[in-house]
Amino acid sequence: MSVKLSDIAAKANVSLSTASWVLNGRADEFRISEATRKRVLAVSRELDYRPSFSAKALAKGRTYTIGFQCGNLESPYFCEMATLAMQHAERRGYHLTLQLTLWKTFANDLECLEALLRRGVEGVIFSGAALNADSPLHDYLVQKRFPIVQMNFQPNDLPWVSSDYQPGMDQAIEHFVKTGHTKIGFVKSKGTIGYIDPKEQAIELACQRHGLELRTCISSIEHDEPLRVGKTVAADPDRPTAFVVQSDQAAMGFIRGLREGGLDVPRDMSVISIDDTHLCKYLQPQLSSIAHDKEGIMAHAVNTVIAMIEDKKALPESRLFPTTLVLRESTR
Amino acid sequence: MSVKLSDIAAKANVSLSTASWVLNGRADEFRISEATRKRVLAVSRELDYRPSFSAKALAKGRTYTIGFQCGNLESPYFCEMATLAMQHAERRGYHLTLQLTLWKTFANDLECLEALLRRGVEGVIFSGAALNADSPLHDYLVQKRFPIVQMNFQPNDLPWVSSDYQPGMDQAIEHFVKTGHTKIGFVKSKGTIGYIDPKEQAIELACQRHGLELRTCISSIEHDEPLRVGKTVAADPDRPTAFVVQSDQAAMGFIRGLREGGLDVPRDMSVISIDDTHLCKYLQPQLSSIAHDKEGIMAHAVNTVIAMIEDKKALPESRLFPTTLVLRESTR
DNA sequence: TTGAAAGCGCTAACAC
DNA sequence: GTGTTAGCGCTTTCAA
Repeated sequence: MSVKLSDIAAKANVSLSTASWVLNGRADEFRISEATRKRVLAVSRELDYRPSFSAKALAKGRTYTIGFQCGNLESPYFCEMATLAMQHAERRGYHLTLQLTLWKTFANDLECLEALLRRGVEGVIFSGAALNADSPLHDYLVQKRFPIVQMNFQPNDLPWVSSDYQPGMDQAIEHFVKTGHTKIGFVKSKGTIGYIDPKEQAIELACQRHGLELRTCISSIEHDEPLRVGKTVAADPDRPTAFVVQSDQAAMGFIRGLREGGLDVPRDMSVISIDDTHLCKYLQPQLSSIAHDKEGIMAHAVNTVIAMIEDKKALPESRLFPTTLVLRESTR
Repeated sequence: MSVKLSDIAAKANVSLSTASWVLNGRADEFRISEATRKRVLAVSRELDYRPSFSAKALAKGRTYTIGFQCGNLESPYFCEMATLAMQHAERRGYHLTLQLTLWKTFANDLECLEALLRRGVEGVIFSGAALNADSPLHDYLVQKRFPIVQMNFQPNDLPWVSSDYQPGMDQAIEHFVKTGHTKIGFVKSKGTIGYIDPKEQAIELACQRHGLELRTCISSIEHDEPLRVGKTVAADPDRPTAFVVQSDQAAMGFIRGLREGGLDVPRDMSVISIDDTHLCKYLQPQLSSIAHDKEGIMAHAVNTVIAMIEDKKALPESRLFPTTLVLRESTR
């Protein structure tokens, strides 16, 4: 049905291999005459030839595809990360394929990873904590040295890249202290329950250093839950006067909740979010936020995965990228 | 290197085909004994077998992959659409692969489509206006009846799905009229220059019906451009008192610009955006917005593409889905 | 410089 | 019920 290499070869009067070399730009490597080269190219264009992806992939044993697994695209953080990952992958000749887990269960996360493997990805960038569970899949990956890098979570037997929340968090807490806050709150992600939350660790340490009281609330990222938490906080006369919130997205809901509870940000409550996505500048008030080195993280993640793909014995380097505080209007 | 079907067959003492049948769940179709079935399955699990995607794809001539091409993931609209498309595709046994164009040039858009084809997608859902250009690619697609559906743009020779902006826009303008506005503004997308913008057509018609004056400003979706437009509008004493903005994303910037220009929404200016993404509820003020039937559109798009894939002579039905106005706080 | 032929791993007729 | 075998379309070694 479709035009194939043999059609080109036949019509151009050359062998399959000649056609293949020409079309893969390896003509001079095989010292193919300019005349034949041109002829093959012309025929290919004339017949509107498009090589078969699967045939190529099978013959070369390569798909040049890497998977990016994350929760959803409602989170501007993931959107920005995914976009960066795509650009980096593209630049290196790979295609990035997205796999959304929609944050269901660990089992579902693993099932999503399986789906990625079944689709022939050569490596994966993975968000979530599912790979710490004792699953045969996890063992398979470590033992096969499958090219994978875990994001924002540090298992000890798989390579990872993560933000180092401490510097940004220290700056945040210092800012709170400087502006007279003594009771600090933290809205933590429900998704991190059951394992160590690096954001929580960072704020605990930072508060401890300043001898500050810390109150932790728990909320999922999405929808109305941060909003409810905001309302609850607003209703509490004994509430903290400054909050760090797990993500920009959650902060939007949280602030809305505070407002519905009659509180103004930053007048009655200072808020600092985490992620510093492009949304921050456009919200009212503009969000002060702890920024990741997104570019650095994704470049490293993609490069690490590709290094492992291209050299199976490459030793992946796990890395921490420092965060920094960006002050805007949601803090006074 | 990797475990393959023949390994399973050998270890389980069956032929390749038997192994293949069993592993593809077609055991009873071929009346394979329960004993062998179990044995094959056991061996497969024991060896941690994962079929090769490319081999399967080549042998079946199917990749079960459909492409989704759009501008970027900064736009919450595309994020929501892409997510819906993925879910629908998944449900039908297909995988959706995203291709971002980053809104560069028509030529680049087409190059992105080519990239998708090279990756073996069996169909494409396409955003953008590039396919109207006279390109050999366009001809190739129509003549080969390649399964593609164009989103939010209606070429006459390719199937499409789109929102019908008229009902939502009529409601918006009626609301403006009812609340005493006589001079209406529209922030139009720069991306639509050079072809007919259905959003613009809809607002023009709606204003005309009410004998209203319409002022159109042009802005790209992203970054600071809508903000600049907002500032400019705010500085104009002769400005409209109510605006419809091309998208939620642009509206965020636009409103910010108005505010920087000293205007309050909705006190000094009513704003209605288009898209009604989940952001609207969390902005301050909450955005009134013209809502797409996202679910309907994406279900139709995915189903149409799949229908065309599975039955090459299926006649794709192009459809318009009505929009509706959702009133929130950005209008008075 | 070009061509023949052996795979890549799996599916599905077809034969037994 | 199970096995044999001929592709799927391309790459690449090896020979000419």
